[in-house]
Amino acid sequence: MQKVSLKFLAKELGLAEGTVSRALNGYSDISEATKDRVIACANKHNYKANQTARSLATGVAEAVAYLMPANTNALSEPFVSQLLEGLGQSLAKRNWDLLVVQASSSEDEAETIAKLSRSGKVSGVVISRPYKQDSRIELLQKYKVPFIVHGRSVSHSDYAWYDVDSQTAFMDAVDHLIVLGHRRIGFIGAPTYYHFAQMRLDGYRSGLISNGLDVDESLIEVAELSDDAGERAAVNMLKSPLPPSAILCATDTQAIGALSAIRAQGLEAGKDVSVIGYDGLAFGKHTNPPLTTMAQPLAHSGRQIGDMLLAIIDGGKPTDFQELRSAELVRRMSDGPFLGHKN
Amino acid sequence: MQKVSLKFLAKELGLAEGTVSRALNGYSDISEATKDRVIACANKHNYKANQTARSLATGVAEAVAYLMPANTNALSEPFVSQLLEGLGQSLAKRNWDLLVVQASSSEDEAETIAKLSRSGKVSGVVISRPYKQDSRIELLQKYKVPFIVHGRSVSHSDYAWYDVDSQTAFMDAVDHLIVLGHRRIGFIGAPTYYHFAQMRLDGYRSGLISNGLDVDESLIEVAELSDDAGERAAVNMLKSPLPPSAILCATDTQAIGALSAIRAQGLEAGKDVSVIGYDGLAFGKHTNPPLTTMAQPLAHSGRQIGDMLLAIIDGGKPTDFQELRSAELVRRMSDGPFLGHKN
DNA sequence: CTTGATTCCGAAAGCGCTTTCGGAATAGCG
DNA sequence: CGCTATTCCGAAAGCGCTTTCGGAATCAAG
Repeated sequence: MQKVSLKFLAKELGLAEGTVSRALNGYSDISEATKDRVIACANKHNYKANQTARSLATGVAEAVAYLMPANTNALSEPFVSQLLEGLGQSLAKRNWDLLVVQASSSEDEAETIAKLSRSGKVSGVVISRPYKQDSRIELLQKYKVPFIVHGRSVSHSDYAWYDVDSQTAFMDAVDHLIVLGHRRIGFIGAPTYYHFAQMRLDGYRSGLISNGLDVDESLIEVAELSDDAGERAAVNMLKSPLPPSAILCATDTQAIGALSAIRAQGLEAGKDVSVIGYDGLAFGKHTNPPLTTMAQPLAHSGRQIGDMLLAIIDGGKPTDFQELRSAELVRRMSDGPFLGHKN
Repeated sequence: MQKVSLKFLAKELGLAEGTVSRALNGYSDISEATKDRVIACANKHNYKANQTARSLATGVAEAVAYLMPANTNALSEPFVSQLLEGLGQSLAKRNWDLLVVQASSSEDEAETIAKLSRSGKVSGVVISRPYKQDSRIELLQKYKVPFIVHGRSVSHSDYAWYDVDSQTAFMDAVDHLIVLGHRRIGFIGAPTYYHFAQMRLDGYRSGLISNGLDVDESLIEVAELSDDAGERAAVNMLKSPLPPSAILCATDTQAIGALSAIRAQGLEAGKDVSVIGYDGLAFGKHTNPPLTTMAQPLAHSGRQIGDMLLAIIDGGKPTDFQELRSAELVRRMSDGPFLGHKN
């Protein structure tokens, strides 16, 4: 199996390397006849251009990087893999590649981005779950790397992003619970350095306020993005003197932890305590009880993000690519009407 | 922000490009003094070597590819992301990158591999869930690409692999159920072009036989790797005249589908019908009831696979890297003693 | 001092491809 | 038939880095 390079093809065909290259790349200054001849020969020898050399010569990497969120855990990862899959599909249309990079720490993240931008391995980057104030975004801007963020930071006017309006989603969720008769509604949030966490909390708050209710700070817990943390937070909330009759969770992962906590107290989610999550993860169908959730359009978001990034790499103005989708309530079994106070 | 290349550094330092390069790469024929000088200057200007050029010059890609399994679905993907994470960690030790590639169809898969091997973008490949007879493996061997497979095909003597002994795991699971008093044990398997599916089926069969039981083919269903398919299969099985008192499932994903089916029949999993899955996915803790499963050591398998692949790329003999781990029973609530026939 | 060994660095080739430029061959036109 | 316009291709430079090779400078030893 000898290596079949451009040089090899050129020799085989009696043409110059450059000619073969241009033929393969469809330049118009090559006659159809020789194009056909070249392509036939290339196929015959199963020629694949060396991407590395190609990248070096053209200066375009034909690949983009996805920066894995640092604190993932097994339960929240459907999120990551679905995104990855969509991204891959989008890139595949151009035959581009997807690099998945992880930064161990968050300082490391800066280093990683710096390297990524200089190393020439990728021509674009996507990041997820931005912080309120995200140094990664600043870095990416400084280095002038085309990028798109999945989510938004606080000041999100000058870059490209794709996000779901979770603030409105939480207002809707509150409305829904209030219609069901709930008045004491708890909230299990995420660390507010994540901007999405802040927005969801804000949504929760304005939901209450717009319904004429007060915000009871004792009904607000902050938890990490894991089922266990969600469970602990729910336990705390439930053992308070005046426990909520409904709990909103910033993520499905936390919500299923809350479900456990409720069961552990001998209560029944969906009857004694309503729980609503956010994300719309598929396994919510199988929790006990099945989890009611604000579902974001996860399915094609990866593809959408990929397409947007590509457009930016092609020279599109990043600010032209800001897309806000909305989430919708998927009612399963973990919410229900307020049935009076249990304790 | 001007581009800082080797040439730039060389000019800045009054040295030749080659000298700077060797200094940065720690060659011994450069004096410590100038090494320090060079490194200081590189840091000052935040120099990052262009990986593309480097790869082209050295001939090594400093990246490996993970070939995404074609038919993933949201529920089985924790599997993928955990693997990815481990792989990433392993590669990070060398500062290598991880390429995630997807092939849409399976013919496309061959094409993808061919391209991958010639394109020079990666110096190794990992694939998952091999078929009994896997053309990807043959291709990889033909092209002499270092690779490792996560799983095994039928003839797995001449390449590197990392697998979990699911055959034994299913024998153990059968033993466990028999100890619990079950005699009619059903099996929901996966399509047997997957070799793992065959091995699990074999394990189920020999488990029965070694316990002196007959294999009742009517108690064996084949389903795709999804919760819905698992549910359908379980429904079929349950409505048979002589339904099983316990069901073994080839994957956790199918098992949680089976759980749904059981509930839908008005039966209780763990009492009326025992269910045992395989994989040990984290969300099994949250199903209704929590899923008993044969857990594979998913946590660090990615890292292990990465390390093995790296060793092979370094020139290790692939056949020296074949590792078989074992799964272990994680009892949750979906299994229980045989309580007599319900119908 | 001279010689041979050492240390350290510069020069240059090359990795496999792309792309510009110019020139040979052909065609078009008067 | 001569001239310009076109078509098609070869030659060569270059992408940013690595690495071999040889030579200048330094050093030790005779």
